[in-house]
Amino acid sequence: MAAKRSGAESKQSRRTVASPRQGPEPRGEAPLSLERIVASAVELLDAEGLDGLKMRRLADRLGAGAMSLYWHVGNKEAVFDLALDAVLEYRRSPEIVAPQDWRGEIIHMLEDWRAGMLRHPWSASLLPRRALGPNILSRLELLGKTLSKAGVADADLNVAIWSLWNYVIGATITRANFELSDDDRAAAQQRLTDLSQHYPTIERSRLLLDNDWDGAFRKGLDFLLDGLAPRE
Amino acid sequence: MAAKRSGAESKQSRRTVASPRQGPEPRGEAPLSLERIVASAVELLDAEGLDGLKMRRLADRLGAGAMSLYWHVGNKEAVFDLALDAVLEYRRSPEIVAPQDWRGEIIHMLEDWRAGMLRHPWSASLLPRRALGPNILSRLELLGKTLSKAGVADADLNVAIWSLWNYVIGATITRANFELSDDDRAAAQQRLTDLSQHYPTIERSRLLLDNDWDGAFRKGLDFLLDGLAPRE
DNA sequence: GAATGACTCGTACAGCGTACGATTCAATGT
DNA sequence: ACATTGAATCGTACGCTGTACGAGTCATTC
Repeated sequence: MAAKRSGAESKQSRRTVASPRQGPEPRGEAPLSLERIVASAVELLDAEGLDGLKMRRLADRLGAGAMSLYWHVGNKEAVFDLALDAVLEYRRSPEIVAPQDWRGEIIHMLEDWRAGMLRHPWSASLLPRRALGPNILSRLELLGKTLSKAGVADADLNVAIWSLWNYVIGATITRANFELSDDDRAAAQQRLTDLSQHYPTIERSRLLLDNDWDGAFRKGLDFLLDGLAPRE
Repeated sequence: MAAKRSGAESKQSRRTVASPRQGPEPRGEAPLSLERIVASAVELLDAEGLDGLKMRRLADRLGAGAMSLYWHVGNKEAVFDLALDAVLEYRRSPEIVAPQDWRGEIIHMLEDWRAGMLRHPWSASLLPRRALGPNILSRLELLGKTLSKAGVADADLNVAIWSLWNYVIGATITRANFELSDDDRAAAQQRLTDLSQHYPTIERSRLLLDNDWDGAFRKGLDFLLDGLAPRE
């Protein structure tokens, strides 16, 4: 589903093959490059969050003037796109997985996906608003192929893919944004207890105190997979 | 799970009981009030999206000075919180639903939830970052109660609730942000076709051309509910 | 009629993304 | 040897943002 608005092109549509460049940096500063910019943006996003990424601060980190970035990136939106794509790469598990273990393969890929995004929590909020880059498409392709092998009917394939997508996206965004201190969580549950005549069920189940996010993700995924392709 | 940062308090912690106020508006302008501000903010968000909400523009719409808003709302974050909460109310279907039709009840509530957010597409992106307001908690309570009645074990209840939450949030955010023109969609699929040696499965299933979002939401929900509480 | 408090708003400021143009330097053509 | 070009950098400036601050306007209460 491509880009909604994927950020303008930079002026250099093809990078020069790059002469080694020995000259003009007076200190030990490396020259500016797309790669350095993206790497630095990811660091900055990890450290300061979505709102913390400012063009001036990014340039400062790189020892460059703010406007120098615009030679390489077009605009700030493009920085987000590039940082997101840089973070979503998937390398299939190196050890040979039993080829008929479709369930294990899916679970591994989706857990890796979620873990990767949680390592960079800004990425989860960013993902749905952006283009489907090659790394995402690869994951969707692997998902579709594996589900198909597992016996999901062609007519149900898209629904199955989007269901798993929805689940992963929803779980990860929620997890990334509900990172609360124990105090916050206790206070929230206390508030619930105070209002327990309004919310008796979720108060009793201690919904807001349940801290096992990883386990809950896995269990819910199992339920969904059970629905999509019942175990024999 | 309460507020992460729910926006500062306004100066008026309790509203005055309000004398009818006949005096000072020279034109037919109603006096400023929290209600008017929130209603106007929702309109503005619907019309211009998340980035379109500016304090000055909001004030203009209300025929007020920009700084007048700050008597009522604390800061801009609070406007977002209030607008979100205003949009997420749930009124259970008025006609009496067959009390043992737990599946119908859940589907109705979740489809209504999704539909409500899609009527205000900014709300979906906003929801996960915000506090759980009373309207959300009510929906979670109804969910938990109904699932419990349907026979979901207490030990699985939280997982079931969060799974459905994840699914709804993920589906709605995706839907709200992938609102593309037909041209965009065709271009995206074309790009896929060009690369079909890389993505044969999702190209063949026409993943990006499938336009039946409502149907896909419903079918995926059915799969998930099958997994959570197998039909007898 | 003085005091209080609810409410409004003009001005000002720091910080943002980025348009524009000047500048520097290496590579190239002659 | 010199001029031209184009890649890359950056200083300055502009319009726009959220909001701090303080002065203003009323209605209500003593």
